[in-house]
Amino acid sequence: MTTPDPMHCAASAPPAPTLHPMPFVRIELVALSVIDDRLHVLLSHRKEAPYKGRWGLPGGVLRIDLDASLEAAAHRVAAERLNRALPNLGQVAAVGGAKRDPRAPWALSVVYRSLVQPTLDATPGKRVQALAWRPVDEVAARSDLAFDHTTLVAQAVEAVRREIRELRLPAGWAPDAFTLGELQGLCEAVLGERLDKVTFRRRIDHTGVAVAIAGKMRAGGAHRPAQLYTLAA
Amino acid sequence: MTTPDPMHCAASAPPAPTLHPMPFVRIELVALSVIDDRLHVLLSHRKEAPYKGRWGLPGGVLRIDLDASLEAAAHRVAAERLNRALPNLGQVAAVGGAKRDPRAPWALSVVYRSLVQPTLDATPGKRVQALAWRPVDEVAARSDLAFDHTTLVAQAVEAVRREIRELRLPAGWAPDAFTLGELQGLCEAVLGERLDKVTFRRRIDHTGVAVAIAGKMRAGGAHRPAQLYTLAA
DNA sequence: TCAAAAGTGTTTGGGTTACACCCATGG
DNA sequence: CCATGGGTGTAACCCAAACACTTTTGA
Repeated sequence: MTTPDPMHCAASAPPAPTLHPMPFVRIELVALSVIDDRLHVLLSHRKEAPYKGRWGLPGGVLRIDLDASLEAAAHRVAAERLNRALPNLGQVAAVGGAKRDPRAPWALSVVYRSLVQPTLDATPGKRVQALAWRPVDEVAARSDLAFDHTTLVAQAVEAVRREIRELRLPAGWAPDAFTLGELQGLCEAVLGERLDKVTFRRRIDHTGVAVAIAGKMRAGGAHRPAQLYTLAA
Repeated sequence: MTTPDPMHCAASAPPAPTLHPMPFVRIELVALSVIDDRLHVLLSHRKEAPYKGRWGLPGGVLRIDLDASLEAAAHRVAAERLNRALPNLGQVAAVGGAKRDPRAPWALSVVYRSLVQPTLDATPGKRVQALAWRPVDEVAARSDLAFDHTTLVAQAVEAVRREIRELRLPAGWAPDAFTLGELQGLCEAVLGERLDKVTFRRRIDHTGVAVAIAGKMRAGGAHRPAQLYTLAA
């Protein structure tokens, strides 16, 4: 915007010599969740070409008539495709190139990620045939997703792991009340590695990201009841 | 790309009912450099409205006919506007919204950053009237840049500081040979804070990011000559 | 009584900080 | 001689890792 470049790119506007064609812009969503102690990603089944029959990330076209910003667009796409809201949407990156999508001469995707509660589920929305959770390590190993979505998932997972490793726990990710053991299990599932119990507990109360709920305990299995915690801030 | 959405957005293609208008897509560059022991950002003077007479980031329109990818576009824009190549281009973020640029109904910018050598300079290129280096803290304090460029600079600076704090020194940033004192001065200028000498030296040879050039010393001022180092990897 | 998970204490070691001190050089 | 920056050594401190141990429950 620092130079007098030609402006508009509305497909409805008549082409003018000074107007440059603009890329096809989409939003892709990487919803991550811990299921059965493993990190999973939410995938959408493709019923049409290209990549018919393959799985890919749920996403949608940027609608400049509906979306006030990129983040607003991500929220709208989540509501339309998954019939649910995604909390803590964070931008991963923008990717763009001429060969990314055979349907368009040039495709640009802005990728958003979200860590969601293990319990909540999504249902197929507009233009979506089926949704399924798949383990991220399986996705990485087989890399059989549509388009470049395998690398997009990898980038999102990397970002989320950095977040969890630094104990920046997204609000609303953990349930309202949980034991430190449960929280540690969730973090271990996200990171894909074991954590030291003592260190984990010390870091929790040193940073204050979670605080004990006075008096509340969880008595469950054949073991000592555990203090319940809740996310602070 | 997981849904059968309408595709193309070429301004030269006739509009069809199913086609959505696409946003105006630009690349913005945040070139950072240490000058006189302070971190500076390269700004471009705006000779035309909007924001006529103000300073902003150098940038340019994404050209899907010329650019194979977003990163390629950033390199082309650097060459065109600054008459030089920018090393270590890294993506900061994508920002987009309806109110970002009064010239377009919806504007999307992908922001790239680069830490460049203190000595090298840029010259105004195509459609650029004047270029100037300004201290980043002054830019942050006055926030008088065009558009939302003040926040874009802040994001880029934050990313670069995280990089330097973790001693991930961009190749080509430091001169071919330097003393540890000089390197520490550069890092301090980027971070805007003083570093401990002992810690800095220990971290350098522990990580191995810089290695001594055997036998090479710099004899300069009224003090003991210093061992010369060069960036590894 | 035993298994299982909760919770606490101690030691060790890596890495940063802070401070002191010597080294080599030009003025 | 002395100011200046280069370079080394030491002690304190923080934090994480590893390990041992006690506690409390259900089976």
